[in-house]
Amino acid sequence: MFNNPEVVNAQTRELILSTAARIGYLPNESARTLATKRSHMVGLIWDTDHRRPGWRHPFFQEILIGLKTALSERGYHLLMLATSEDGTPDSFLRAVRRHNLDGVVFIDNGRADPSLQPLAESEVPCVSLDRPVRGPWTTYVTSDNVGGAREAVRHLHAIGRRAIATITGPAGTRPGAERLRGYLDELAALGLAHRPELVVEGDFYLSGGHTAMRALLELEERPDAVFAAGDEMAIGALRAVTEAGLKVPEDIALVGFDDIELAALVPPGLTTVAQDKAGFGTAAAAAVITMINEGATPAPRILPTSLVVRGSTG
Amino acid sequence: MFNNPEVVNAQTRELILSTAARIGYLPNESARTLATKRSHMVGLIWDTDHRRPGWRHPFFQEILIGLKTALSERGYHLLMLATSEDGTPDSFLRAVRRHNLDGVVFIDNGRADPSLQPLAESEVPCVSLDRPVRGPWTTYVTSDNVGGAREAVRHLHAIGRRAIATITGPAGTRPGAERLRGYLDELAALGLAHRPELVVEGDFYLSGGHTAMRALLELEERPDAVFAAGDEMAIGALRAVTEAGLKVPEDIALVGFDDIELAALVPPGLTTVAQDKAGFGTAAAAAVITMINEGATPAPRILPTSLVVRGSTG
DNA sequence: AGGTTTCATGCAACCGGTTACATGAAACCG
DNA sequence: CGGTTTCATGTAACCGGTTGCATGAAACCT
Repeated sequence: MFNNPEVVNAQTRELILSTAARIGYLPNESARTLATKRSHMVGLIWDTDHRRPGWRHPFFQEILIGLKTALSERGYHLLMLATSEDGTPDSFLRAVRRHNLDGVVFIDNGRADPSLQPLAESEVPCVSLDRPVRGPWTTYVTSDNVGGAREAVRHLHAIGRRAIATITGPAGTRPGAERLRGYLDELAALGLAHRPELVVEGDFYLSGGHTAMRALLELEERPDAVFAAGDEMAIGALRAVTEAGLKVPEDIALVGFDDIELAALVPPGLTTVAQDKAGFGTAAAAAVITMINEGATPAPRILPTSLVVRGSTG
Repeated sequence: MFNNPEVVNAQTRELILSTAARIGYLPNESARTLATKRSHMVGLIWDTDHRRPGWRHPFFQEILIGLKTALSERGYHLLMLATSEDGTPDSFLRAVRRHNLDGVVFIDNGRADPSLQPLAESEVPCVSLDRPVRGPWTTYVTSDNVGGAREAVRHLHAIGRRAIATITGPAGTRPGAERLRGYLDELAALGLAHRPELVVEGDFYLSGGHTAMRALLELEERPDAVFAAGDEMAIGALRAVTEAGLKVPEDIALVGFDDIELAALVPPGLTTVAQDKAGFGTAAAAAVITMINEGATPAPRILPTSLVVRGSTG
């Protein structure tokens, strides 16, 4: 009755529903789940290593809100899965099976986590963020890292800079690699020479950006612009430039990536490639629900980025 | 058997467990929940108004990790409850009943939210953060806002400041009111006169701090120190001081509250009253589990704060 | 040894839904 | 009008655990 309302005639249905409301009837989700093997719950795996302080994705909250809102509009709830105490690699898969979760979303730090593999290889619909995962029922959502990086470099070129350096993400992270690719592609497209000494590896954090910038400033022919593959690194770089007695953007123009809250707040304002944070959540929700309901694996979703120009590029 | 292992003898138990592991037996949580009416899940209500961008509690992630970790150690999972589409005031309560949730934690913005009232008045164990809630099975976790504020003022006095102003939280928020109380109490304890014009209301955000500071700078006898009831406001105030051509800490010493990540990053470093973020999560978890298992309502938990001294107070 | 108590084990009902199937009434056919 | 098809409604089994009770064996008593 509550699943196929059309099988009973309208008048009877009306009576039932009004009575149900009157006496406060509430369907029991556990009974429904037990009978149908569908829980209308999606698992969220985040921070797989609970000993570490958790990956400080700077806009986790916004992703989470988007995800939660989009799921709830379709009648799904979000269950946060904890790493189980035993630490066996299939602990997530077991938790999913025990709870009859209909699908899973994972947010890791952009590196492959072995404890997710059993899940990915199972029949459980999985959506990962920022990184493809190998498995029959998996897809992922990511930003257009290559395109965003290209736009950043193009912007620096457009304001007259020619010695454009980059501070990359750590080797082995997917977003880091893609943003580097975009940097190189755009240099080539603009006809600028690729100077290997202008590519310095960072760690996505403030200190890594600071260190990398100092290295760049010590070059004989120092750059007049830097594209940092993350805002925190860009802010670290900004500090290093200031400490060296140079000015942003006069001496060095700076572009970051992410558009974290701080980017707008740090003087003189950080130009950056904004990611669609809420879009991550809604796209992930849409993908997992498609898998659940249609039984088809949607193609990876590449979200567009947008350049936000602030004081650090004039 | 899986609930009372001691009722069968050790050898048999061993056999069962090993066989269970071998054939990959997994207990079905829905069946268990249906039979026992206990789901081993705790609901999380956060961001009750899903039309707004969500309350940007600056350390939501840390609270969440603490909560999730502490709950999972006791065998509980966290279900994020979405505001239901119908918007009726008892929608949360209905969701809790449908899922047989064992308890609920809510993180709101420090103001009473009417949609939480039916839940609070029910038999469901509820723990709220930063704010007491009226109901038979409710308790709360908060920081020692009064004590923290007093320590901040005492510190400013200790470094020689005597004209100590405060930028408060918005009227009507509990933490805001308590921090103001601490400010006033400590002034009295130190024998400093309370000058009403040195108390300016803010909004917990950057812009409010900025505006409030400008008002303070226009006073005839301007303060030589400011205690802001939140770090974001303190940073806004810092900016206003700098813009006015004055120096922190030489002309104005500044203390904030919260210890958000940014506090350490903004030059010259913000002295602030640090809250125990992870402690919020673990304390909330402990409280809700006590209510569930012991059937007793624990007393409100007041977490100690600690003063972190940085450049803004010399 | 016969009768009673103690305890382990097996069995069946139950939790609250879903679903496949049986039943019976109404609508249709020649 | 008898026989078949169509459709609505009622019934019972099932999902996979938990729990209270009945059963029967072992241990105890006089």
